[in-house]
Amino acid sequence: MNPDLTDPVPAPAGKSEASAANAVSALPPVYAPLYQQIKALLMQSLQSGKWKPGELIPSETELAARFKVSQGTVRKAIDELAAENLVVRRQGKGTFVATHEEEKVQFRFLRLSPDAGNRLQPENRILEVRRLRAPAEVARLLALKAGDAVIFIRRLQCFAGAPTIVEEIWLPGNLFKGLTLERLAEYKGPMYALFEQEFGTRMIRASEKLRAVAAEGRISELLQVDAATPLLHVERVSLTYGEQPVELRRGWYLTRDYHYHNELS
Amino acid sequence: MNPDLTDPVPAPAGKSEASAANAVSALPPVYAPLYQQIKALLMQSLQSGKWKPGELIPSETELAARFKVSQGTVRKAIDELAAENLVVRRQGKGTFVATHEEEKVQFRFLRLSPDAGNRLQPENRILEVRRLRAPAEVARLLALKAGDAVIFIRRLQCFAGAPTIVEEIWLPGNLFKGLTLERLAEYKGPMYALFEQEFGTRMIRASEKLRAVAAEGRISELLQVDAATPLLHVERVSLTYGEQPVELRRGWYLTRDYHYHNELS
DNA sequence: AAGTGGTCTAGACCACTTT
DNA sequence: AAGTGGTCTAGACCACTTC
Repeated sequence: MNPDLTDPVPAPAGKSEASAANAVSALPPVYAPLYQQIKALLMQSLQSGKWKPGELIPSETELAARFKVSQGTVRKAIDELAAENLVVRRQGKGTFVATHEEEKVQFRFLRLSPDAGNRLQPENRILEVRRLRAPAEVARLLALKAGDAVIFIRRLQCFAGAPTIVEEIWLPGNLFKGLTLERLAEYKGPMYALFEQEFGTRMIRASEKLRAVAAEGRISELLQVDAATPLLHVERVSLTYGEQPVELRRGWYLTRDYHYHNELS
Repeated sequence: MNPDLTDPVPAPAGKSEASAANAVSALPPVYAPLYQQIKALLMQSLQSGKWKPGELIPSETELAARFKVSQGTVRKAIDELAAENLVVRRQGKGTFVATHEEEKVQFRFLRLSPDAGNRLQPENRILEVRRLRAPAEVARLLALKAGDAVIFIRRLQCFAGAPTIVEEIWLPGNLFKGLTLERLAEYKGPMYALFEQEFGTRMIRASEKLRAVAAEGRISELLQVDAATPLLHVERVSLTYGEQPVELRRGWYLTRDYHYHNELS
């Protein structure tokens, strides 16, 4: 209602935190636009778990009243959250916290497609789940200290019965207490859905490094290919709110009949 | 000014074409929102070359007057064009047609980064430019007929003096008449900048398929590696306005000291 | 000072979903 | 009918750039 920016954000509580949180936004700060402050407040509710994946968040009019701003301002804040895939708008129904349950979301993070034919659901085989101390490199990528507790998972994915992907996954131990091989093996659906539902950790973004490597040792055995077969190696670091790394995943992809698909724009 | 949607678009000319062009947007069409119709009109001006890469387009107020709608509606249309990287907004200056000259743009399409150290400008060596008849597979990917004229380019890119990428590029002959090895070799800057400046063909989007392959024959010679060295193979189809393919590029990347970087969100 | 994009408001109406 | 997000308007003021 009042765009007076000498008063950072005319919201019920946590006003100064709001503009502080916005200091993330790089520029010569002072005061961020109202809609960015509101976006930061909404993001806090997402991050804190106050609004959980799949849940309905308050309506635009409700939020506008709560923050004492116009609906258009709330709308712009939510627009950006939707553009970042943190929430999903549904006309007539409301705005929902995004979740890894949705099919569309799954294929944003599973980039392997068959050269011919339709996409198949992979069959997962969990080979190993262990608790370890983080090696130096793993610790660095997960922003932990070397020796901190981590969970190590090795799994094999098959498409149409053919072994295609071996993955080694490293998780911060403190975030995933109680994760067992049994729990992983019995869970149907994407692993990230399990993480957000059972452990309250939602992956929202990831950064990957791809290279070509030669198959060797256990990897070639699991994929049932000769040593030295070219494999696509993918190292992924997944992040949750606040750029916090929550998963390191190293995958070896057999790309004889499949390819990694990427859109540039 | 008048949101009466029984009259598809209250714009000076080409009204019906606008809503026809919008039929692209999938849904149970009938009438697209005003801002989408305006977006389509603006896109026509981009596609036709009326507004060229790097040029200033008319201001929001000017366009609002021209189309007889409010500034907010034009604004939303331009917002979407900016989100698709077709135009670039500059506060205080105006809105410009996007160009491949800008540094930021270049790294959207050159994904190879060094494992350590800073990004280097590649040194290009054009090995070969020929006019050929399109093989069946090339024709299919470029939406041509087999046997149509195409231009074939082979080049080698070196980083820090080390041969790193071999690329074979196929272009529709009718769009790139007069493209010679000399012209390519002497041009400084990204190839896509040459294409848009000299041939009026602007690449706006691309689709890539990645896989791991073994080096062989001429490729291994050019990269100075043993046969069977794992290489990252990248097949890219580049599109211009209207989803029209304008380039097929097949690259072999030596990823010993470099990786292909990708952000998932 | 004038022009551009960027933010914000207040209110209207539309399209869709649920009750 | 009521509530939600989606579109559109008209006007105000701000931040930045240029003249």
